Amino acid sequence: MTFQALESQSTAELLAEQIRDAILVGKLHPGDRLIEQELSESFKTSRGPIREAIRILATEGLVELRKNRGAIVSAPNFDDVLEVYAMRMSMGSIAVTHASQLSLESELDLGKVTKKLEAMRTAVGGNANRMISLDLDFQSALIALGALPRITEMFEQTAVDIGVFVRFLGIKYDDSDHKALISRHEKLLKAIKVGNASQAIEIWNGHIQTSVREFMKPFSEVEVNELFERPLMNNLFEMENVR
Amino acid sequence: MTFQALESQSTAELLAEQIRDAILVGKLHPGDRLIEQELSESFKTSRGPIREAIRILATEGLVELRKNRGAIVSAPNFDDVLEVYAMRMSMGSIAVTHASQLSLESELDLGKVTKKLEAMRTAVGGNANRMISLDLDFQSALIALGALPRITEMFEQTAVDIGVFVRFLGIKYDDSDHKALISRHEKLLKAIKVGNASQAIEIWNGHIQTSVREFMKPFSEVEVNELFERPLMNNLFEMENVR
DNA sequence: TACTCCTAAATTGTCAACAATCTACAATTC
DNA sequence: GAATTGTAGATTGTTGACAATTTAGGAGTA
Repeated sequence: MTFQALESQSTAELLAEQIRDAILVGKLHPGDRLIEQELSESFKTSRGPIREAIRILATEGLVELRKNRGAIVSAPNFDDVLEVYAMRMSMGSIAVTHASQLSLESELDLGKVTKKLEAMRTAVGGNANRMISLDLDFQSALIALGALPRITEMFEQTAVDIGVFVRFLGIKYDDSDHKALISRHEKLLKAIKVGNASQAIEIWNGHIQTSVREFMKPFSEVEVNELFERPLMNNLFEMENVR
Repeated sequence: MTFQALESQSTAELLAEQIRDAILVGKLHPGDRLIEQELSESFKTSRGPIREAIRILATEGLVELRKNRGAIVSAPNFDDVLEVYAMRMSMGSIAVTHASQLSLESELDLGKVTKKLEAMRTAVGGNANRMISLDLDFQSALIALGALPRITEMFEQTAVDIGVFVRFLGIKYDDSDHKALISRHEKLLKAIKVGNASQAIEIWNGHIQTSVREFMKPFSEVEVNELFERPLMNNLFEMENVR
């Protein structure tokens, strides 16, 4: 029998995780300063690893680094939402296409992604935020099927972005139809399985558009109108369905 | 009159630049180890900034980081080429679309991108590698027109990737028709200027496809055939034109 | 008051020493 | 001889001290 090689994370990654969570959970607010000394005292470590953790968060865009002046938690805005969803749409199209083709050539391991979908089924009707989180997990697993390392990683990054939006823009997926969501996912998986790339893309793009629509629900008409006046929206998302 | 705030790079960034160049120029080869002590001695600095520089290069994918075992210069492969070009194609489509729309709304500043194009005109008929580099510059400036920070940054990253490919896969743009290249770029800029997004996308995608084709020229038929058997290629690039 | 200049405190940047971990190779066992 | 174990050297990880820089606030000036 063989064991799976365990590779532990570095201290810096562990620290970055903690700080990231603190931001995502709202313990740290946009504009807050991250002071190395302070953090090193509360984490009971030296400044070195803390520094490294802050750099990690900086490349993720969660904090802004100003030379000689430390790091501050950065603030997202509406434009970012549109850009991130646009990226998820097109990176997803590539990954889903690739996965469809891989499925035709060799057998594709749908184990992980099926598991995520199962988790979503179990959560139907429950907490909305939990469903968002599970949906993001499902999507990540789906995109990983494409086995394209850069795209997979970039997609993972946009999931962090969405976490930020959910927290700081007050975005919610309330009232979304969980069952419809899941049945769409099932169709998507099926399309990939039989190698129907164009159908898979269609479903994928539809899902992203629905996500954007759900995101926008809680906002006042004025805000939404302003948002949909932005150039990106016109082209990538079906604005007429939303208003 | 106002001066532009000059923001000097941090030591770590400076060091990363030096090491990056060393890799891109072939002084460091894939598999080579980056030993902090060694580097700190030759750069006459301590290990701290060197460490930071290595982490920067790691996020760029130029080196691979192994916990407690240091960093090694990473080796690219053909799959990476396809993925990177696929990303450039679709991120470019978004940026170019956005730029077209921005052009209709407000006036778009084409100054920088025009300048890059001018530089390409001057270089026509000269060194092929220089033309690659200028073309990459032009493309970056073009994508920056979209004013989408994440996409712009990601695109910049793929330019580094291509630098790696050029160096380590022996890829060349020899024999490419520089004049045709430039006239295509002119058409693309015009399309953006008049807000014709779909035409701009078409030209953009065509350019990426041509780039891939040029990339592949130096390789033996066997290699190219093998390459074009890979799933990604079938769908995203017009393989029948290439063989 | 509004402005500049100056100084002290806070904070980041850098460094060299020490601790922890890994690698390569010799010693040991079967 | 092959496989395993032990060990020294090399290398990364961490730390606390010091240097450089920025920030905030007060004194001085008009």
